Amino acid sequence: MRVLQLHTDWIEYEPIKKEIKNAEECEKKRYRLEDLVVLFVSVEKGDNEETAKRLVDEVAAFMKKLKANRLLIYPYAHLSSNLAKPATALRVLKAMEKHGKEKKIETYRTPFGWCKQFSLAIKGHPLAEQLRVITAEKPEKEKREEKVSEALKAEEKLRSYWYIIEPNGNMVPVEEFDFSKHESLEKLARYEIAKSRAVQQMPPHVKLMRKLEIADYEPGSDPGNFRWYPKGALIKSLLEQYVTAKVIEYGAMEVETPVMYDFQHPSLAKYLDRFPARQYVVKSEDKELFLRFSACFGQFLMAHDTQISYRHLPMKIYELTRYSFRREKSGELVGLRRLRAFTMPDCHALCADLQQAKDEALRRFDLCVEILEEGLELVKGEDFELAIRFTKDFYDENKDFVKALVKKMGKPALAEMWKQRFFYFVLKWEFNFIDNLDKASALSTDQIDVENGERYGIVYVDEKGEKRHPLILHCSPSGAIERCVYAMLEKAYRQQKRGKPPMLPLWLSPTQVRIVPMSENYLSHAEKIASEIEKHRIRVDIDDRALTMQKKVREAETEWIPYVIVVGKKEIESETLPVRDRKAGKIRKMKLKELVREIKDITAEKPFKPLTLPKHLSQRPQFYG
RNA sequence: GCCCCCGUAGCCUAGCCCGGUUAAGGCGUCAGCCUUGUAAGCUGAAGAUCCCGGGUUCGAAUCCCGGCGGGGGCUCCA
Repeated sequence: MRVLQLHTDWIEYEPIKKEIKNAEECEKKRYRLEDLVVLFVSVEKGDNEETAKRLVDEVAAFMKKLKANRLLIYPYAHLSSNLAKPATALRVLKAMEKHGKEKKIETYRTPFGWCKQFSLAIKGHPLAEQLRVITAEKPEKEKREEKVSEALKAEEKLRSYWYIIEPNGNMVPVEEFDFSKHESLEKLARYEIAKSRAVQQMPPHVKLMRKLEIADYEPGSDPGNFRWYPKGALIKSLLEQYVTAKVIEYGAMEVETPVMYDFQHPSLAKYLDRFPARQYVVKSEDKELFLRFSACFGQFLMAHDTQISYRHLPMKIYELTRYSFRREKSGELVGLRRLRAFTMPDCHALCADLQQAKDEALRRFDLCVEILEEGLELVKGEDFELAIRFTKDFYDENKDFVKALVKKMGKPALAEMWKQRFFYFVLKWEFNFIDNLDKASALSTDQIDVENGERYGIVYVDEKGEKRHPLILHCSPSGAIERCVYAMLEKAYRQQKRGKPPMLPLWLSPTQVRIVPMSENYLSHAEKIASEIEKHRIRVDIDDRALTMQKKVREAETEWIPYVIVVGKKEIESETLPVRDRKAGKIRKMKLKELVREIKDITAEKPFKPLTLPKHLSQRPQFYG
């Protein structure tokens, strides 16, 4: 039971609305009490009449000192995340009230189960505000001492120390940092450290992913396994091609490995013991298999069987995992932000030693920035922030490397330091996207792994002919592809809130140019223009439906189409076209050639896929809404 | 996993608290009219296992229990 105890001059409250079905009956009016102690009470699991009594005894003793004799018990769920069931809570609250009255205290209680409005005035003295926590276990103190040692050890290892590292390498404790010019970094820090959020709202991208016919829940599958509509499949596929091309350009060897692995395989069994509950399990004849949660297994098993010389290092292997599976707890799944089946580009680099690993990591850092900035059109320091996590030992010996990362970022970064190594890596960094609910989620990430080379028996032969285990870098240059879509949608929503038109990058827009004929009389002219544009590998479609031009323009706008061209009488007679430019927010008179040139310039060096929907809107089914 | 909230045509919503004729409206779809100059033209039609299962009741979209799905919070995040 958690209780906020406030000594007040007065409190006023008014029941507004029932929040639960079995709420108590009461009169909806304004109540006022003066000169009293208010107890905001969260009844937690395990609490009972006994706890209630003990708490009231404590409070009564305190009130005696204050010479107060009026008490209000106010059910208040927000103090705890481990609440008792409503029926139990009500019973406990009633017990408190009864016991208070028995102690000759003038005791009141506000109705349970209501959304109430209240205002109060707290007395100014030092004892006026107090928190009380009472648990059901009786021999509190003895128990605590004997049990804690195990847990304490783990906690000491996991205890995090938070800092901000500035581009010049300065490291300041997070509470001393001036965040005034670093709003999104502050959000990241607050999210990572305090995890305090109060918003009760669906994330904006969930609505958008459906409205734009990108992706949707698939009730016929397991939660977190999505269906992708044609437009979404196109976007996703383009992103996959783009990231893959970038990683190959960086020098990785693309491979493909199985999605399921044998629990009994010696290299895997030990590793998995640490994470028993989070995989999908597949039974096949006498075997039990788990679905991979990254490309690590397949690639490490492959590397185990590979003849590697120091000359080959750093050796880069890449796979676009479609899919990786993590059976995240159901309460964790949120739209495209966190899924149970997701597509993750995963690039490992086997490195001879720490120096090589650090050099390589810096190269990959650049790759990651490029993908987010040029590919997804996200802005460093605004849409995403750098977080670096490392052990104290690693930091002490490799300060220059950590500084180099922050310097590359060019913005202050959040740092988390552990006294001891608990995970298999000594350092990891991520780019965290901050969404409209101020939540952070990792996109690009890289880690320096010091354990798995040995665990998987991966060896290379060094200059002296001796066998050695490599260090392994684990990098997802973009993060999960689905999460990239989430980030772009959240960003678009943010743009809209700021009065700018929401858009996807041009190279990812399913329709890049839409032709709207004024009436069917101009359809053939529209066809001509469309096929001319199409020749240049630009996705174009034609709204040939029997609707008014205004309506068709409106729909093109709600579909976020970057360029819309209305074709009528004038366009047959003239060379210039009125191009409705979404980004510019105006109609630009352009020659067809100029428009094509502009689009080709903007989308240069990005992959292209033709439209995967019927070119004519009249031929197109509606997948959502 | 735990706590809270939600689930009504393809979509969005009303009705539910306080049980009672054919479950209401908008968007979309279909048919027809209109042939349009840059963000919603007009008329009509079709379209609902009221998430699923059980219970209470003469009677359940409505009340109760269980499940499934979604959202939020907590915890966790290789």
